[in-house]
Amino acid sequence: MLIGEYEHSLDAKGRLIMPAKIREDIGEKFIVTKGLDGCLFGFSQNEWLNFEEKLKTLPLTNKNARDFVRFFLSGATECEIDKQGRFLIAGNLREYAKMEKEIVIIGVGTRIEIWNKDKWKVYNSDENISADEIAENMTMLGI
Amino acid sequence: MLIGEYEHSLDAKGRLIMPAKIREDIGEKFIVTKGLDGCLFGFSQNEWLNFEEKLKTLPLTNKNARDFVRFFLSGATECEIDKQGRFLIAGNLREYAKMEKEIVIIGVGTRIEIWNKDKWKVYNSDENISADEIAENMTMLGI
DNA sequence: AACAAAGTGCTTATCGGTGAATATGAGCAT
DNA sequence: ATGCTCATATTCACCGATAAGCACTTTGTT
Repeated sequence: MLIGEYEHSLDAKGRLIMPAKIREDIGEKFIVTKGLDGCLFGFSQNEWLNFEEKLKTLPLTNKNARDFVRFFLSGATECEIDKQGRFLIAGNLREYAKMEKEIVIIGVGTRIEIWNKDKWKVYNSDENISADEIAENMTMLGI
Repeated sequence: MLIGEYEHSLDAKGRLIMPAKIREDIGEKFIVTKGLDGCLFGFSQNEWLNFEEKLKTLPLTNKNARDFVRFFLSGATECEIDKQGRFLIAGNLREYAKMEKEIVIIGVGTRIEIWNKDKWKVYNSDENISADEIAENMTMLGI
């Protein structure tokens, strides 16, 4: 189970340290693709297969579904962690997620998310997410 | 059953003594997450697994669900109690809960809560109406 | 062929986490 | 009250993870 929040920085070539605590779980090779809310998603190989399976079940007759599938599959790249614990994020993905220098990586159960630090802060600010809303959502979601 | 109120202090590296009376109940390894009202929650591994199972079932396509999962999982860290009875609180959680030096740990039945001492005092002096709501929500979570 | 751009790999310095040793204090028994 | 034991507080030293800089390789372009 991937959990936690980690701050790191891109080097001049667009490489990023994979937090030590996540490295074992996600594996040496993993998949990075465009994510929702302006971040990138990262899946271990197993979780990626799961995810692909889910995408396959979507009805291709539905335009929304086709768009959804294209979005995730076209953005996907395989990444490999080097001897120093870093991996390269493809140029188009860096651009999509507005990656500059300061990056936040979070673990979200079955995947990781890679955020521009400023965007992550804004996303987490009180106007967007408050603990009270979270508490309300808990009931709405029927948990 | 976790009960009681204990005052302790963070050391220079952000470590905290786990009160002796709680240590047996919560186990050597446990989970700390962002809590409500500016405190941190601590769960034994069993309690946490329950919670994880429920989070896994939430749909990726629903924004509320994403927010909710991100809040709890990105805010979660596994902590281990060392030979001297201390555990490290992750930097982002210390920041979230405004941890400085003086800390209060309370037992709340199935979880512990970790408070900045000053905030705990303020919280206790207020008649805090939302406490009932929170309690209700937590019940529905089955935590 | 020469060059630029992108990717890969190495080296060093620094910082945070970890463990050990010691000090302080509270509670208990004699 | 005195001394003992256990829990907590404080300090220091070490080690591994990360940041940053630089050099080399590969690829593609002119």
